[in-house]
Amino acid sequence: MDLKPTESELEILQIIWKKGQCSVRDVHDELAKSKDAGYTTTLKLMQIMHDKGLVERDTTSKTHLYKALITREQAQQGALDKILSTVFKGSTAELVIQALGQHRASKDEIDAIKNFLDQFEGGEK
Amino acid sequence: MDLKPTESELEILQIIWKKGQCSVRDVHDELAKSKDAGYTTTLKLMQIMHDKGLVERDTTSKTHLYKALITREQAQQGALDKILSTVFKGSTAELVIQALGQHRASKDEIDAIKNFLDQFEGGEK
DNA sequence: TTGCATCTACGAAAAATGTCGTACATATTT
DNA sequence: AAATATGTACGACATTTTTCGTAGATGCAA
Repeated sequence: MDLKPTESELEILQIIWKKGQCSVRDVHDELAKSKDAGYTTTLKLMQIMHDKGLVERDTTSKTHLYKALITREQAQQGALDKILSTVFKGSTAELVIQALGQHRASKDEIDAIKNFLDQFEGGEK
Repeated sequence: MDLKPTESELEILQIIWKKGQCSVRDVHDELAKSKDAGYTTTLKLMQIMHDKGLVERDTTSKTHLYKALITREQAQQGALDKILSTVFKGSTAELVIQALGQHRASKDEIDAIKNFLDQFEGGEK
């Protein structure tokens, strides 16, 4: 099992994660807002995702319903691991600082992160 | 100008960033430690990178010397932007927390991040 | 200067991804 | 029931990315 979604598959997963469960039509309509590909393209992609084991589907009715078999967290972790090794020399701290530096986080976000840091500071080392 | 390196190009850029300036041979030898591709493959890739404007090269001597034209920071930012939009719903805080949660940062790293946060907390909102 | 190692150039194939058309089945509407 | 709309299946093609072989130039050692 590969478990590493491609770029397009990730776009589709995003929609499935948001809606929880959806038909090809659901996904395609949502996708159409930002992209411009045919319906059968989306269908085919979702079939491939099914072959790969990224999604499961309920085929009892004519319109099949898809659910994600990979969680958003898993995909997030995979994406982080990849860029950590390819551009951040494995340094989490560098990644975090770079992320915070550019994308002006709001005060709330900053506080959330601080709390998070405090929370497991005592834990080790 | 595209400025968005592919996966393989990123592997090569990493090496160039580390060494500062290198020949195809330099890159290929380093690459060979983790990968298994022919010399001309590396050469071709680097030539393509040159066409794309990702690197510049000095061709005065027989062995050409390559330098990066894109900084590691730029590539980092590009990578972050991409995964922010594809898997993190645009939430920097979520990204940071996920990054810190998994990869046990050391106390020093945590402190570095805290300092960083403090430093620009006063600045806005 | 002959032979060998090392280099670049570059076309072409392989592999991975993304796109679409067509065929055909099943609903829904009139 | 016929026409229309909507759905799946799937082969084939397009594009992008990666890999490699071959040719020819240049440097170097015997």
